[in-house]
Amino acid sequence: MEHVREDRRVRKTKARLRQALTALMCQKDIKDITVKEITERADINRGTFYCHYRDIYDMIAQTENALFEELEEVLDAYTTSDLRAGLIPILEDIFRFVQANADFCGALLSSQRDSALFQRLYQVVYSKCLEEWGELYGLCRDPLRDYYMNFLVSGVVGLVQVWVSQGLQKTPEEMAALAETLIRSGISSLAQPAEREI
Amino acid sequence: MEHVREDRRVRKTKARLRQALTALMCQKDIKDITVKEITERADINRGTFYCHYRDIYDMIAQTENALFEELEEVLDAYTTSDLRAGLIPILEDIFRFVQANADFCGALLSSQRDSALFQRLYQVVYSKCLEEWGELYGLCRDPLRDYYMNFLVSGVVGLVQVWVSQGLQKTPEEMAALAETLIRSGISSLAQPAEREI
DNA sequence: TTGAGTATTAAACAGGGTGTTGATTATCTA
DNA sequence: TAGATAATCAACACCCTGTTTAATACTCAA
Repeated sequence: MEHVREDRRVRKTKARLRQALTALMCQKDIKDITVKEITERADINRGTFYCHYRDIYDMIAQTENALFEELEEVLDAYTTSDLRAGLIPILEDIFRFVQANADFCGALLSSQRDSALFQRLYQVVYSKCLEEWGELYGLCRDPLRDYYMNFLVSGVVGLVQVWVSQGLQKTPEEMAALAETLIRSGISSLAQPAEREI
Repeated sequence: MEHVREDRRVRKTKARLRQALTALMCQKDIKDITVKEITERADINRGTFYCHYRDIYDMIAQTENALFEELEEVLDAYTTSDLRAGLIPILEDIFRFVQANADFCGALLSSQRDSALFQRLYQVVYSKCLEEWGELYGLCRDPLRDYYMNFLVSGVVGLVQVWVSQGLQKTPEEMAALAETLIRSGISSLAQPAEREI
């Protein structure tokens, strides 16, 4: 899975394109952004764009992929017993990730939902964070499991969105604590958490 | 606010266009759908499309507007004391609305988030349903109010999404009860609900 | 430092969707 | 039925797309 480091020219080109795209995304809807616009703003030949990306949506997808690879690398470090100990640390890492990539994430998350970014974030929160944790609370065999989980995951993603749209006013640590409280008290009334068993 | 009933020809044309769009949305992403495709499938002259809509996104927006006007009409009937009595009835109406418009909503909600539909649904759940209700629980002056509310509203919208994507297996009544449980037990640990006051 | 490999450029191309127009025909409503 | 309105058809210029060519510039490893 080790990537060969890209040619310096490629890195430079992609960086400029990404910068141009991010700027344009703040101004207008993705559907109204053209390849021509991006390359002109980035001062890159239009043909070069097609050497790297099939179209704009492919470019966004690839940029997202690169970001999420980083995130997943971090989150994969968490073991089951880490999760058993509490959600705070892993939630903190997620909020820190959004903060660190605020330029790109912000453009996608703040105003428009029209990208796979939400789904990706959703997927990560689900599979890396809540799925296994939910099993600890005996939700795995519940027929309504999908509904519970979706409620909670959507809630967390929604939390990320307010946070971003309000300019990251709180720290990742505060956000993580908030999310954990909301999740736990939501779950706790449905399935008795371990510490409440007598 | 009374609308003059549209010409029968217009109604027929719009209905066919909407039908064609809905079918295409099930097959491919909105960004890949062209006006040409829609009008060919609907067997309507392409020029006629532009008599009614500026572009595809305008068409979707207008269709959504019409739907949400209906919904809001229903939900506006609820008074504060109705809400005080419980969220179940109003939540039932929301789930019934999605069910009744499953063709169009389904195409938008199931696979892709790239439309304003989510935001609209979000807005409705928020302003018509949870905002006032949250005030009853003393959340109005809480500085973290926006975060709590966003968590809950996103959770409900997420619940709608699983429901749609699983083919509306549950009844609107079951879904409403589920949503109410998740909301209430989430809120109850943050702010003491009235009935718990001694 | 050199040389082979690779990326970027510029220009041009066909192709296709867009949005608009004007004249004609069909349909509706009062 | 008559006047109004909508839909049709054909044609138009426009712009973006995606691809290709040869020439040029850059990179990295030997």
